[in-house]
Amino acid sequence: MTNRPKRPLTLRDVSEASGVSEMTVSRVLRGKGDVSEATRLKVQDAAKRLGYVPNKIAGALASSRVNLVGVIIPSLGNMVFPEVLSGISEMLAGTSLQPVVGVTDYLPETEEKVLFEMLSWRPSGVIIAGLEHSEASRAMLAQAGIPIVEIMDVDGDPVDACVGISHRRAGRQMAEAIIEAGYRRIGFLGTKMPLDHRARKRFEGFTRTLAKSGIEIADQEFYSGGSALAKGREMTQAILERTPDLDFLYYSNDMIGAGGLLYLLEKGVDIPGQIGLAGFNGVELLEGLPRSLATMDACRREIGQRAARIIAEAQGSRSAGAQRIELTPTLALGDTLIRH
Amino acid sequence: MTNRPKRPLTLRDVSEASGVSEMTVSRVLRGKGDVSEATRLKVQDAAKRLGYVPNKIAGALASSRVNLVGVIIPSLGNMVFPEVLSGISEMLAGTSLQPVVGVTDYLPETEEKVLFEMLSWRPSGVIIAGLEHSEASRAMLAQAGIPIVEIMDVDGDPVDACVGISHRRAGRQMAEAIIEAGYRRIGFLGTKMPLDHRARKRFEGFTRTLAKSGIEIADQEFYSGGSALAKGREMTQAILERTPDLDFLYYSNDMIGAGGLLYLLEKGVDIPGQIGLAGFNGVELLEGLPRSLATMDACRREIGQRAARIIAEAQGSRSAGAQRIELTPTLALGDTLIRH
DNA sequence: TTGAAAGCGCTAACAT
DNA sequence: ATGTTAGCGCTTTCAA
Repeated sequence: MTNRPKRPLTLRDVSEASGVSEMTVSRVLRGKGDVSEATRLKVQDAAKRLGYVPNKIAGALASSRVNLVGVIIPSLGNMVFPEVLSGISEMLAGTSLQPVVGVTDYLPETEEKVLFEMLSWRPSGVIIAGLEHSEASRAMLAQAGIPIVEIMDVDGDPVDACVGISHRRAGRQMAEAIIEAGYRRIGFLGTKMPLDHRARKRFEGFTRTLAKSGIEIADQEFYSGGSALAKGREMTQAILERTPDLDFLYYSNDMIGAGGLLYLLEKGVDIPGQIGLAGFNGVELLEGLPRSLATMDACRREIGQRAARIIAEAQGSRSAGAQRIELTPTLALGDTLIRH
Repeated sequence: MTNRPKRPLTLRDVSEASGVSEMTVSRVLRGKGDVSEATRLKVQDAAKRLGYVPNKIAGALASSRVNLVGVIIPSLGNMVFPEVLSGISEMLAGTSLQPVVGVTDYLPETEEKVLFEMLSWRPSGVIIAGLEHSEASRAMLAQAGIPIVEIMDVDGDPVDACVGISHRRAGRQMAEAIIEAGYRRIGFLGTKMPLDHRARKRFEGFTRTLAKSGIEIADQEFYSGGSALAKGREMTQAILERTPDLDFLYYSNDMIGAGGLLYLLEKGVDIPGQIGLAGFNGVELLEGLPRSLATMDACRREIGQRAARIIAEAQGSRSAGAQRIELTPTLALGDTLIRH
């Protein structure tokens, strides 16, 4: 094993160690240009022996090519974005592109900072959650001169391309299913997050559709922080104590829905006879519950894949071609949303 | 709003637009050096008007300072690493450092690639999960000349610093608690992951401790892939059909433990009278379960914080000073591990 | 197939 | 307080 070097190795070190010019060493290490087998071996040997790691900073500056894709998401704390991420990595795996993740915590100012930071590394593209951004963020995205894909949502004006589902439509569809199943006294349980625009849009689509049938939300309950499963329990208890005659509970995500389900089952409530339930997201977790919760999948992995593909295909261009891809979530009625 | 530029803006553009030298523009934008209030305003105004985003690539090359911390973890798919990450971001938030995440999928070759890729960006430090790495990875870490913190585990030889818990000890403690509670026919349920060294160490610590009391694992069951909650159910059913007289089930993670718990409760099994249960991790999810599962927290967030702090404090040095920080997980007996 | 020169966009170090 | 000069470590371009 070689000693700890006092400074990082450079191409020049490899050049000297192998007796080959820097330029040719560079060619070998990048696998570009014609290099004789003999020199290739000399160089590779020297590089490996020294433990040379190329300096991408210098490479990127010289070539003005950065094989990074900025991915900006609100959170890693629920299963939804990690799944989007794995769709992205999966699709990018075949290319020379690498995802770099930034998290905004649903805060526009943080998003602005993270975006600025990302763009200052001159990535080859940006994938960013949502269509709602601050003025400054939109300006940065528009000016960046690289392909931009806004994901998760299609209800709005993308800067460039977008891939997602319509959350308004998702809310509408769920409302239709609930009405059709005969439920009438409907409660809504969600997060206290004015900045979660997708949850808001689902809620809007939901209530508007109910309104068309002359139904108003009978009660609502919101939470923030804490274990979603536990919160689901608490909220369910609270809303039912306040409004005992509810016959349906629509949860803004599966996790709180699962908490509610567990709570009601313990209480011996007849589900879906007495009370029907539905969540949102189609998380894998649900498969292990005593009953399968009605839900609607958000096409998370596919969104990641499509977004990544768009970026990969737009390589070199200055935009993603303003594509707009709307995916169709499928409604799963499970065991908790059945005609009664 | 300005038009889409044909090429990214440079310092020079700001310099020309503001009538101030590039150097002074650079000073203003970095907030370094003495600049008069008047010029500062001129420059900031010009930069904002143009929508200038500095080029960190060039800056990093010139200053040989990269405010990035590479974070290499096996997965984002369970709650454990996201929590470590948020500990890291939290701690780094006050500094100029930014985490950049790479995921290995528990594969040593992938780890090697991700690490190489990270190091080629010359980060200011690396936080990497686990103490087991390929020869090549260890060599890269050792040669990198930057602070390295290996996290999660302390049972082994760190390259530089490490922060984590002893998984062997965790396994031992759980075994002791189980024995002390009077359980004797013990089954183990885990992941089919030879490369998850921490799970392996817990298992070793567990079985050895049982052995000292003359107890052998009565049966075991392993899974891979799929919904952990659902797998927990299936495995529990399988192991109990095969070995009905088990009086304790030790799960390698809380998620499968939760699945097992739900399954057994449905079956009407007396817990913890007839069968005791325990998991591992202390995930927040557990708070919403009908009974709280015995578990042991892995100090995830704190590990992230401490690791990040070590990197932050070692800024500029060539190593993290070979610190070795062992955190102490606390055992939570919950409702499923009680003397009987 | 290989090499030499120029320069990517910024900042350190040194003027002024 | 501000400007000038010389690189950072690579890759592009052009020559041999």
